[in-house]
Amino acid sequence: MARRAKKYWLMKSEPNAYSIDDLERDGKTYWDGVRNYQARNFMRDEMKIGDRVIFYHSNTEPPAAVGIAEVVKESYPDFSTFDPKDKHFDPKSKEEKPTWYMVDIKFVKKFKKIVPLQEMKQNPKLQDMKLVQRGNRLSVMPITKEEFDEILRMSK
DNA sequence: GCCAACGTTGGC
DNA sequence: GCCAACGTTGGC
Repeated sequence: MARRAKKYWLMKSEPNAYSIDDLERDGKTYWDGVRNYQARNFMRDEMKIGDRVIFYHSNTEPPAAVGIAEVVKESYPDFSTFDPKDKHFDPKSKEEKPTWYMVDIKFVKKFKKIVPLQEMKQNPKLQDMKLVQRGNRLSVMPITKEEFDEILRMSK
């Protein structure tokens, strides 16, 4: 049976909430707190073990791609949604029928040189990425292998 | 800190 | 089902 081709993703995180350094320290983490349907659908339906992820720092100076992670567990209910004490609590999401899902990712590497958003915006090969398009707020987005490789190249 | 862009909510 | 109001994201 042919294996499914590996997919490539970009995931945003605010470094003061969870940074690439936190991921390096922890080794792996669960990607909780996504409360956007489009992002959820990508995680729930399309992210598979072995997929590669560009880890991106948002809302910081400068916003930049900072490293690589890999999917190690496929989607399961985001349990932070059931806990009234958790800041991600969502009373509409029930354990029998969860609204929100997450995946686990592990640390792969931290870029020696980060790739600032501004450089990506100036790279003609990256113009189709949702990340560089105006007003885009999606926190989990698919990218192509070519885009992934190009960002890697820029980090060297 | 500002504010544009966007998603969600809720009144009608 | 429309759309104004509101809350959030995230670059700048």
